[in-house]
Amino acid sequence: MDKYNTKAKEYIVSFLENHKNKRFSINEIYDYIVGEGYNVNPTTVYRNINSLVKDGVLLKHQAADQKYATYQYVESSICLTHFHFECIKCGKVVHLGVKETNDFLKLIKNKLFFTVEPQNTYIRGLCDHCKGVFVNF
Amino acid sequence: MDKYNTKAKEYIVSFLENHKNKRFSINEIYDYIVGEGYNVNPTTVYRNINSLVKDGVLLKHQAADQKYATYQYVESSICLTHFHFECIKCGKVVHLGVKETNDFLKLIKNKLFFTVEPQNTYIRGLCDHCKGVFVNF
DNA sequence: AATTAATTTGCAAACGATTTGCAAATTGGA
DNA sequence: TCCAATTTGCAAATCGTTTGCAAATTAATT
Repeated sequence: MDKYNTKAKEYIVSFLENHKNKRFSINEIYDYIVGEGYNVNPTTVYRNINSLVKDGVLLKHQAADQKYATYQYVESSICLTHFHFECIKCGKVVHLGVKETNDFLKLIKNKLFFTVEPQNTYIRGLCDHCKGVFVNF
Repeated sequence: MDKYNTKAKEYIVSFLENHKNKRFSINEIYDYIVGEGYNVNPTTVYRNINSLVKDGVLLKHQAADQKYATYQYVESSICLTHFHFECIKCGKVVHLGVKETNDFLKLIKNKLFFTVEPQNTYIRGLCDHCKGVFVNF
């Protein structure tokens, strides 16, 4: 965990905290901070983000079709118990119920020699909002 | 689709075809080809891989914790109908049955405004082999 | 409020995976 | 065999990200 509180870190965390379940690139985060009137250096954003990822505050995500990483705020501990929906366009995540998750695990229990990690399992598709916007890539 | 058949492409495709459900970095593929005695240039590997990805022959994968992309052979058309298991360590993929997939979709149908894409949906965990090998990253 | 050590920042340069430009080599059809 | 289209090799460029280091900031202690 970082030792000192700094403006840069406050901006980063509060921005991503207020946009849970969405992913942002370093540039988007940088632009936001500068847009707020605080003149931060990109390197500082990189360094803070990296330490927040290491601390488990942020999740790093890297899509195969984009050349830069994106980051999002996560509270992960509860997620051990259930699957997730994830919009492949905007990254929105919806947590599935524990009951449905377990029902599904029962369905396939004797099918496979796999130790399933629900926190890493994403049912993927398009959310309501992105359904209309999506363009194939 | 590429127009001409070349040694480089043959090596790449046959290698990945013979190791379905595993992912390899450009370097690993390059090393394999050179190891076979064919002296290819890394750039040529990059170019061929890219065109194979564009053609849909290979799938590009980029993990957040590694700085280079990996690639694997896929036959995807059938995959529209079912979910998948994916080992988060070695990338091994197992195709789930259409029946179980549909049963699960029924379970959650009235839960969410989501258009699910089974071909993009991976139940994640550790396969039998990696269960013992895994180290957290 | 001044002192101090630890941490963070800015800047420029380095890094490293991937891409690009171009001339030479290879491919496959005529 | 000839030729146009495509692919290759090489070196250089690109671009997101990291690093080194001196200067600035933080927060605890007087």
